[in-house]
Amino acid sequence: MLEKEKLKLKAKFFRGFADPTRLAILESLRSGEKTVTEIVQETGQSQSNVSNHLSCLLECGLLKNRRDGKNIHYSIRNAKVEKLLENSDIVLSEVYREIFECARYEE
Amino acid sequence: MLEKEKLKLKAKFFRGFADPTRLAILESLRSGEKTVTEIVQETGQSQSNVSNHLSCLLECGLLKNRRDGKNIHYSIRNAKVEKLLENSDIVLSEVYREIFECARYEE
DNA sequence: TTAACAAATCATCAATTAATGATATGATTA
DNA sequence: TAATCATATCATTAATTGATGATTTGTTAA
Repeated sequence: MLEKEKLKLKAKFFRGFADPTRLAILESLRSGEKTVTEIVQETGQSQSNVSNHLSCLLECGLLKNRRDGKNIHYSIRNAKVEKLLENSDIVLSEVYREIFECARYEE
Repeated sequence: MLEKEKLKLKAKFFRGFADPTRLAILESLRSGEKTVTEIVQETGQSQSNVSNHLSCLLECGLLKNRRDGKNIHYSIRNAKVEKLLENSDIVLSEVYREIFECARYEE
């Protein structure tokens, strides 16, 4: 694979984390497996929006899921993804002010 | 700060990594400090585009810079940011196929 | 086998953002 | 101080994407 393609892929990977709703989902799942309904309640987002982002996170390999009757339970794929979230918290705590003041992105 | 605001901020943080050009810059700087001209050459992107993304990465605290005569040298802010890049490489290597096949994002 | 519940999919709309080309700023050297 | 080199900024354009509401699929229980 070309270097250029690798970079696109890596960007795609990070984009999984680069949205408030997806992060809310990931944060919500850091305390353990949850159903879609529970995630909808916790995040306060619409069902369809949560579902969209769940598909996204699932497809990109950050989450896994399992059916249990009518419910589908989602959880963080593995310890390495959790580790990455912890790790990014550490870096984020260092650059908090800069990010806060950065006017480049609004959302 | 509200939980919602924190998530927006965190998303903003990850967005720094969520673009191929910005990643190309970050990758290029993993081997050490470089001038804008050098980064332009390495990435093959236009000067203005590189400059825009450099400002972005700088503002968000992922890079630092210093002037040296006519040149401005950019480098990765600190070891923790480097560590995060390494860490994400590890996770990425695990979810490579999923991301590759994920049709949600095109770029 | 129908009703109710849980979740996914689809089309549409609005907003965001990356890239481009042109121009401006700042530093050095002739 | 004029010319050149290095970088930043600006306005515009095109493409991407997140949110919404409606609909569909799938599962269980009445």
